[in-house]
Amino acid sequence: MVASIEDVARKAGVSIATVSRALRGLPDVAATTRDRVLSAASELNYVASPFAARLASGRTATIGLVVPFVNKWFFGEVIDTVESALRKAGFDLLLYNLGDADGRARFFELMPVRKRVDALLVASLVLTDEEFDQLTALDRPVGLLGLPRPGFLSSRIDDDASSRLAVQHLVSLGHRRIGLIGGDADDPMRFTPPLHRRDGYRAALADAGIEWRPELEVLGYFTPEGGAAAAERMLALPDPPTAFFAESDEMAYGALRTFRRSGLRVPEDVAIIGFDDQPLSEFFDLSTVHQPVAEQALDITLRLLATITGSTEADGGDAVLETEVVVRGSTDASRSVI
Amino acid sequence: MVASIEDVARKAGVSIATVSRALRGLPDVAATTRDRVLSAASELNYVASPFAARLASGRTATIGLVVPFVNKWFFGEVIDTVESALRKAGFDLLLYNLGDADGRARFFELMPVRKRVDALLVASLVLTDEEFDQLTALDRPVGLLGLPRPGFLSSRIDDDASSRLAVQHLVSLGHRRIGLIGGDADDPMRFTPPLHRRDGYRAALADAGIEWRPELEVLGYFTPEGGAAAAERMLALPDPPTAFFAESDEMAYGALRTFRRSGLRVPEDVAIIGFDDQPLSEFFDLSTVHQPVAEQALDITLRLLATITGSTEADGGDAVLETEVVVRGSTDASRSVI
DNA sequence: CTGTTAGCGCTTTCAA
DNA sequence: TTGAAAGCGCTAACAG
Repeated sequence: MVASIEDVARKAGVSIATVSRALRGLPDVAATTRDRVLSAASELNYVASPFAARLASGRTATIGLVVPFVNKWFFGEVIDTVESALRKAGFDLLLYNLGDADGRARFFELMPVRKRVDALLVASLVLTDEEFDQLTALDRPVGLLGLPRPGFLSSRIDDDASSRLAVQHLVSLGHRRIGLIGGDADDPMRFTPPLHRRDGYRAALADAGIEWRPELEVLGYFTPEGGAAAAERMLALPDPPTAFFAESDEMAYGALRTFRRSGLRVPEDVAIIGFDDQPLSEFFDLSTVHQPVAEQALDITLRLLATITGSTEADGGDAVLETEVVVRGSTDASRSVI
Repeated sequence: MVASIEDVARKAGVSIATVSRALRGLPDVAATTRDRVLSAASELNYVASPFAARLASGRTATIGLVVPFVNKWFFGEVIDTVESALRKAGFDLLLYNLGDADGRARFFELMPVRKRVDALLVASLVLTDEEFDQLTALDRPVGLLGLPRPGFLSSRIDDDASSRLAVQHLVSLGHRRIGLIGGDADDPMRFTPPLHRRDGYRAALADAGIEWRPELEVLGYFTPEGGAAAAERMLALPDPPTAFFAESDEMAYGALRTFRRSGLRVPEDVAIIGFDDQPLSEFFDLSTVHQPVAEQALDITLRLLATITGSTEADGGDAVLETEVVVRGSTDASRSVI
């Protein structure tokens, strides 16, 4: 059968306490003793039972990651990054996918992470005060991806300022009628981008002295289909936009199809800039705002780990990472690679 | 502080054993007792410590999911489906992302799932005999997604037959020079599709009495960039293909861009069919092979759960789910929606 | 139907 | 530097 700590102790001729110490690399174990334990353990192909260790120590060596969706590019990147950082640190990842409003409600009602994680990482959710209270009640460090909150660690970009730059790019090209293909800021799954990216759009218009027109803000629901429909609707206006800002690349892909169907040349007849810089975007020659997704995820994960392990000056607070407008052929013909 | 089973027992005026039984819904608990326990538990906001329960019972209520990548559409769907099925069944999901050849080697060397899962689900990996041995040594039920193996549960599609149908579709349209944009069957991360999809392609050619030409099989590495380059290379041949079969939709997206750049009309000048039927494909009017990803993932997850819980006739063995050729505008102009 | 009790396999004092 | 022993918070016989 599978070996227990007692088997190792017997084989090494020491007590189980010593085995425990040696295997965890604690100090105050004689080098020779440690070697004896290590080789006994490896001969027996021993690994400690994580559950026994967790029960005894009170540490779970597990971090919960809460995402609203898993099969969107952004969250795929996040999961990928967090998983590998945790693995490297010897931590397990417990994934919670909210999926929809029901799943979200259930999560915050039951708090299934209770008693099973050392810390929690919440990605891109605009939380209500009640939800924040639930998180606080966990009495565990909580990291936030995408928005700051006093008392929580966070890592994010400045969606507002970044969107502003994107729209300013369009303005600098001479565009005055600029449509917004947005997310729903009031969606029950409320996640962070829609709110601030819309604000940035409006601010950029104001900066440029361009009148804000409500009919130039259409929901695209963060899907290509939605983006296509939104573009279609705005192109049908008597005075259609000459340029679009899409709050996500995926919506921009949809808009691009609409342009193609309408026989419009990009960027001559209509320009578009997205947000995210997904890999596919370079490919579709889409101008966009590059955001460092893996970097954000890694930053918050490492700081969360530092907080847990109480390592030197755990760097609390809010980190804001840089974004960059990436100009490609969808706004600037001279950059076109198609 | 956070309540333990003893607090609940005291409050309900029963023993901890009774609390345990009542909370887990075991039979042989008087209804009134159960109610008393339940309300005591909810008043104290009690949840059992999973680690204590796992240590005592030997069951981990956790399933490990091993994927080669997380940020590809297919695996996103898989993770999504498995997570929600497990959550519903009260199980935790422990995610292992291999990432690259090193990660794969490390996983199979250390077997970090040992002592922490009741069962393992391995997605889309072509495993070596040694790797299978490692899995067997776990002495836990193992489910395979994408390939069968005696002694393991599996759920999959028939990649070979499905690819054959895809290529037959091209043949039925009159194409005789058909290029294959494939994955690398010898890639160190070897995952299942490349092997069998190529076989299907070759079989379809043979069926149709079309001579197999090695220069019409080019690697696209399962990326859009790769697909674009592969298409480019074949179009440069003296006698270029009039149609392509891409082993994944993503590679087909790349090829479509190559066609557009080359000024070729689709499907008049060149036709293409992909594989997977990702959501974006309907959108790009790409003919493809639809495969039921969520269904496969759900099927294997439920059967694995049934095996663990020893529920009635756990349905072992290999399940092969249906695929379907979806004809869109990239092969048949009459279906075009663009 | 309920309570008592002996673990589950570790970690962590405390002494030596 | 090491060992003995007391838990960690549950589950699972077993007895009643």
